[in-house]
Amino acid sequence: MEKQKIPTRVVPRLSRYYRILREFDDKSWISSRELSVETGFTDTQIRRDFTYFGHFGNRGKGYNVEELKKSLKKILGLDKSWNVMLVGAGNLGKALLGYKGFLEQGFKIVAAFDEDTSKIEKNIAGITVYSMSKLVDIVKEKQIKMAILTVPENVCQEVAEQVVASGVKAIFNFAPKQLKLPVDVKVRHIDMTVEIERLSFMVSRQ
Amino acid sequence: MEKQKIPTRVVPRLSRYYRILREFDDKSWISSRELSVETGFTDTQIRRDFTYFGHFGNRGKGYNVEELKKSLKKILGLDKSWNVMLVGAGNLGKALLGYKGFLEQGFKIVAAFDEDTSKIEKNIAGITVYSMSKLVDIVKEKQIKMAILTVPENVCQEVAEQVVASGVKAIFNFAPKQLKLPVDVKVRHIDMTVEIERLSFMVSRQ
DNA sequence: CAATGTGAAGAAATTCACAGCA
DNA sequence: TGCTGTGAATTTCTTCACATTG
Repeated sequence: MEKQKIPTRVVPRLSRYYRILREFDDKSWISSRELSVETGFTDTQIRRDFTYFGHFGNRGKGYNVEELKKSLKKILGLDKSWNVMLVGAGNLGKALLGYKGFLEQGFKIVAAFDEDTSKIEKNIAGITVYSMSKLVDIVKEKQIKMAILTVPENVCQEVAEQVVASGVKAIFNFAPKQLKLPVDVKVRHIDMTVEIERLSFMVSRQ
Repeated sequence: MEKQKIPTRVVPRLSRYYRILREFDDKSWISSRELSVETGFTDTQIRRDFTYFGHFGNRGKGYNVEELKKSLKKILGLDKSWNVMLVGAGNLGKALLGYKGFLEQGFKIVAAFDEDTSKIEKNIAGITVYSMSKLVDIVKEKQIKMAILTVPENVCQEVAEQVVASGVKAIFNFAPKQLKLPVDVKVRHIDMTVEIERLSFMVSRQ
């Protein structure tokens, strides 16, 4: 059961269901139809998505909000908290240090790194900025398991390799560059240029 | 030809091809095989993607870098420049005002808006922050065609509606909330929480 | 030859249609 | 009856295999 292949697009939808459920504290039961209205996905798809992980529903009633929330939380790996580091304390990096959304889901940024000496040892949003040379030590010391990369494009491959060398196997990359890393390193890439260009494509075409 | 249905996943790939080509100024010709190495997509897929828009290649030679770049630029709607506004000059908003990647592709942020009076009439990265009440006038005056939304989740639907009421039909949303807008309004949504949760899922599972 | 371009096959994701259960 | 859960059908996307062309 743990090994079953999950269609890739299921996961972001789970994340969205989970968010909606957090807004539904007043209800005890919710049907796939109601979730459909909230999320814009079809009710069939929602039920299908759940079947990859088990049987969460009650026929005739729907899903118990609390239970479903707990199940999704577990599936998404949000039942434990993550120590995270941020590498690259530029504009975007600083903004993310202050972003509440991560912490709320258990992603705790415990250290930041930058090579600019003027930033080092300073605090941003309560998080200390360290020199890159301390990366390995601090990863170990603070048990860091995930890295957010907000470094310039021209150094991101190199920085990613340093991160991987420190033992971190999960990278959240904001640089507009595809990383080439060992297959066991998990990477998510937010590429703002790609996204704005998709928008531009949509508008230009219609 | 203009009306042919384009598979949704083709577009972000085009954007990636386009970026790679910009790094290949020294070469005059590039093959789908070479593009494949750079992008990680298969050569077949790359050729297939291009066929949706015409015949760009030369058998035996590959693609002319300059021509292909120009074609992709046109397809993605980057051959003209876009006047863009940013709504919500918080941490993330400020970071995006200073982001060079948008301007390079012709997305010019010409105004920012915020309801916090302490920010109004100030300059951030050379861009003036206006009161929300001026939105409609400035959209008209500056011919704004796209909006970047970096407002808190609890107001983003409302703000998005204001934006749409001003006549803007392209929205780039960073708030962790699905917008419900008329179908003719094009929306792209960057949802950082969804992305970090995908990462957490990947790591938790493997 | 060295590459593109593309029908046809195959795989993946979604939706239909309905059986099954509280 | 109201809803879930799921085989089967369908649609969408990707890859294979190869004909085609400079």
